Amino acid sequence: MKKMEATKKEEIKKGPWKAEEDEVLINHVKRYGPRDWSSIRSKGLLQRTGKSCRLRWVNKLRPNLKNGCKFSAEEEKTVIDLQSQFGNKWARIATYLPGRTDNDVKNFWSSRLKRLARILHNSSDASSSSCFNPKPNKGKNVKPIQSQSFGLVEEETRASSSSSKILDQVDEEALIRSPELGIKLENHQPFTFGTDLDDPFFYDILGPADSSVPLFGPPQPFFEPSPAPRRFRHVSKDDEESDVFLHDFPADMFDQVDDQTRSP
DNA sequence: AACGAAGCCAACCGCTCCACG
DNA sequence: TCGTGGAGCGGTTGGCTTCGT
Repeated sequence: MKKMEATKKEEIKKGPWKAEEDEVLINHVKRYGPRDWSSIRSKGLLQRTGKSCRLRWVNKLRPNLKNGCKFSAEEEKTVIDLQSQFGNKWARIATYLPGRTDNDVKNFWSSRLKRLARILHNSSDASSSSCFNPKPNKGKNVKPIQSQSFGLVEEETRASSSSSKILDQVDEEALIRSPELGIKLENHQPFTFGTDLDDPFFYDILGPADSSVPLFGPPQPFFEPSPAPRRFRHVSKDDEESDVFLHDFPADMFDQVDDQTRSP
């Protein structure tokens, strides 16, 4: 019996998907729709777990995905705005970005955080006046950041486990030197923009890496969110803002951001 | 040209939620 | 009402690519 289970386990395939597997998966979805993932394996169509199949479909095979396409400035700003609203609710944020998956958003965000951590680290290593004149990153042409951002980043990076891991690499002194933002944030709360939208370098860090397009356009989602994922359709104790999210959004959600962007 | 650092992305893992028997 | 399996989500990891020295 154990041997059988072991054999069964061995049959589960992992790693990169082949074109043939994709084809099988696509055919299955064509026939049955994007559900019954586990039946794909039970029918012997693929030696992949249902979970794996679903992930592959959602992230790569789904129609209208913007695969291999960089985040536009507008998309990036949307992510930043929505992250400030919802925190690390990537699936929710992704509903505002057609063609983007939660994985995309997540990768985008963690990428930015990493970069930020590195910048902070480097700036703290730099000479005493430091934050305001961080040395250019070795090799990479990184613009200086103003110290306002540090406070923001400190709070934000503490808000999630992965972020705090990144923060471990950051010289605490650099953070201590940062002026208070005057925004009280608690753990696991999304950060608010505070004064940081005034920071001309803000989007250089959390925003586009290479975009020259101004980011301060109309601060609203550029389309309606897709239907809320199943998970968001019910109201749970810790998700009660879902209703607010679904019904009150997006009429005034960006007022704060708007004000920030308009102020000199 | 070689090397290392950083960026990017696909995929896996563990956990939670929900539907259903 | 409770247990279970499937689905979905967020976090993490590892490999490949790009870029600068």
